[in-house]
Amino acid sequence: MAAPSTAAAEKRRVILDAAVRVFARQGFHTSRVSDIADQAGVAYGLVYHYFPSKEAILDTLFLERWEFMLSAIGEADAAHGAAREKLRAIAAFIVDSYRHDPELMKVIIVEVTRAANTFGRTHLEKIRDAYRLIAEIVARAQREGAFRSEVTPEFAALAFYGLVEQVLTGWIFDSAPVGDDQFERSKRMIVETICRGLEG
Amino acid sequence: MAAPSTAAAEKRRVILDAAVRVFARQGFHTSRVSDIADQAGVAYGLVYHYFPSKEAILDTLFLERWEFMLSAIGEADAAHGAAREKLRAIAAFIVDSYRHDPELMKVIIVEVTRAANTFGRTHLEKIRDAYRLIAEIVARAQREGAFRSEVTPEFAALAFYGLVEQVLTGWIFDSAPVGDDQFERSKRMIVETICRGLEG
Amino acid sequence: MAAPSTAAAEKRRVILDAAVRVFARQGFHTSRVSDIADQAGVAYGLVYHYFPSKEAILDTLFLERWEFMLSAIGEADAAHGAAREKLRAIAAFIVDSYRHDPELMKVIIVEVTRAANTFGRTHLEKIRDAYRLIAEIVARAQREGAFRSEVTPEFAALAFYGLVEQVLTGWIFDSAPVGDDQFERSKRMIVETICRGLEG
Amino acid sequence: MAAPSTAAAEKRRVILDAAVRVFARQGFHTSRVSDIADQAGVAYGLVYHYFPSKEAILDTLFLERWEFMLSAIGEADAAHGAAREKLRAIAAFIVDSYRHDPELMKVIIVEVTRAANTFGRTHLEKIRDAYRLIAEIVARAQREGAFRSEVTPEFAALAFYGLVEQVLTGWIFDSAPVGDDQFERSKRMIVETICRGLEG
DNA sequence: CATGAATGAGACTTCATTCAT
DNA sequence: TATGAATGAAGTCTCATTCAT
Repeated sequence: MAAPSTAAAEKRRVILDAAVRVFARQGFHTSRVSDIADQAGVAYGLVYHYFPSKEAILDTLFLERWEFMLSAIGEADAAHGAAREKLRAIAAFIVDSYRHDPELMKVIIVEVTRAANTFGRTHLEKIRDAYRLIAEIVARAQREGAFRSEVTPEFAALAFYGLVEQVLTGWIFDSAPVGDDQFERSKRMIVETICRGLEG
Repeated sequence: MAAPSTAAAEKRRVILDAAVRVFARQGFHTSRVSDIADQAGVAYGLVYHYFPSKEAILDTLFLERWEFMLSAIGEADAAHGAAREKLRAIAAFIVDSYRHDPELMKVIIVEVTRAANTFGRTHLEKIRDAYRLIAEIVARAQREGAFRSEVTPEFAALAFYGLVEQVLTGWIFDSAPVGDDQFERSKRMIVETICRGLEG
Repeated sequence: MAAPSTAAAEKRRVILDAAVRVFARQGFHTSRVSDIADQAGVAYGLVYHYFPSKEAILDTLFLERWEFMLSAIGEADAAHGAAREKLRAIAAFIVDSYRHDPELMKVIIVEVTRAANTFGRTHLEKIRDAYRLIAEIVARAQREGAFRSEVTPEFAALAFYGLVEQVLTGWIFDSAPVGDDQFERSKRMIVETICRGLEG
Repeated sequence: MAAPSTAAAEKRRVILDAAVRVFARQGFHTSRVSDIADQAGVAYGLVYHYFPSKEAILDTLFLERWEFMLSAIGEADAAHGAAREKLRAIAAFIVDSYRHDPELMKVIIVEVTRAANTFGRTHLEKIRDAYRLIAEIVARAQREGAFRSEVTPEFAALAFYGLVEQVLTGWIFDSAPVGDDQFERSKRMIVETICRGLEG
């Protein structure tokens, strides 16, 4: 297949971007394809020229973003020595992702999880990939003695990702906008809480 | 109006119970009211005799259960002295809730908690009530010196609830059934991770 | 068939009366049987104990009232000598009927006409009976020279009844309540207009 | 937005026209949207492509036609000198409207005019506009001495419109078709009755 | 007579998807 | 590519009527 022309690729992007706004505002199920077309400023049928279905748009959004995150996790793993630093870099990446495009993250977190229940389980494996990478970081840290072994790596990954997601969920459902300082404090606190615990 | 007769109240419960199974299996949006009626073994219209809408059924399920959880948190707070024990009791309650009726918990978590923005803001306040109760437990523990103060109580509540929810989410989307020992180990590990951290 | 007991007959009346209020307020099609039962203060199913269907209630209301009107027309015919007086008595009867129970007249006029279109033509014959009685009055007056013969009796009946109905319709759709003097003036003006015309 | 293309506008008209036939045959409440679609020979959903609801179709039919009638009344007023001629022209217009499309007039009269309370008050004002125009014609004739002043203009308008509507209603519910001569005779008799009265 | 739970056919409306232009 | 008219399956909710008590 030839590479799509730039113009075509851009139209596709415009539609994806519009879908993010619409899904974030109304939720996937309540969003109509016509809402996406309107938001994108393109004709109704054009959406179907670029995507086979409404669900495929959500899939694309998720997969694009998740691949990006998986490589970010990989890079965080490679770039830092200490496990704590690695986790900090991952948390920072996700928080900054939210800061950069909160609507996209809202869609990824809120809509995909529900979709995983409603539709197929396609994305579950991808999500587990992220868990596995994090768990591996923890496992290595345990072998090196940096982390203790009472908590299994898999469980640690749950705790880490669960906290990050919960922080984002809080922002997502908050009515008030989030200040820049909160983003930075949150990054620090995520790592602090996960690594040292409440009893410290 | 007098209290509903036992027979009527039972029918209502049959419908609620059927809704749990159906919502858990298909997701709220993909569930048809007729599916619920079929599952309950009642006529279509009877569902609307007891509930004004499909959404009202989900609301009822959530509110019933969440009210129950709020009192469980209150009891856990009252029954134990150490914050760690309180958190353990709460974690145990939620895990046991899942053990007792995983489908109900699946519906609560996947269809309501994680989708609170789609519905009115009504449930959001209820959800925040739980966070507040947990945060208060942490705050008191901090004042008493049992917990350190680097992590804010609100953040600690996020971390605790986030971990518990993530554990349940993992089970929800697992293909393999969860063994009894896993439930017990998880209760322990949740508290261990939250209180002592990965670095221990 | 034995005469219904007084108590039963009264319940039936209560339901009929409630139906008048409800039909007048909401229109026949928009009225639910439960609305009638509520308004009557009786249980849902009791309506079906006294009437075989919702439509039968409307039928009963119409027939009761229309029989009454037919005899009133007959009496007016018998009681007066001059055709003008007869018409005056009929107009007075209808206007007073409205004064006495405007909601009932609203139902008779507005809902029955539409029902005649939607459902069967059962009532059309009854309505024509009234026309015929009026036409006969006119015909006799023409033979006696009191009325001129350029206008056919049938057409005269249309004009007379059309005007009376239009006056009532005006009141029905008016937002403002109608004063007693308006009733009396209308009676006079109806006869004046029909008998002498606009050119006088 | 540009004016709708001819093809689209035609489809819209096909649907409106089909709705007239269906509403006339079955009455508004008993007509299903699918009946309209079938009659129009279009797919179910296309009806909703052009109209937001079933009621909106009826509204459109009424407003289109009533606007037309209001201008016809205005023209009749302008074109003739004598009030009698003006009323004759108006009666002729309405009778000819019926002759030209009896089903449309049936819908306007039976489903809208006589049921104006069921719908919002929107149409009521439009209907009153017609009354007002006719009343003005009468008022002017009274000032000029052509009509006597015993009957108020408003009442005269009621009488005139009431007679016309009653004539049409008679035809609407007649089983026998109406002959051309009846239309002409009716036009004459309407004016004769209204202007000169029964006593003449 | 009286109650109101139970039934289920039906109607409106929505909207993903297709297709002719 | 691009448009938006056209399609029709599907789903929610209503409500007249029945029936067991």
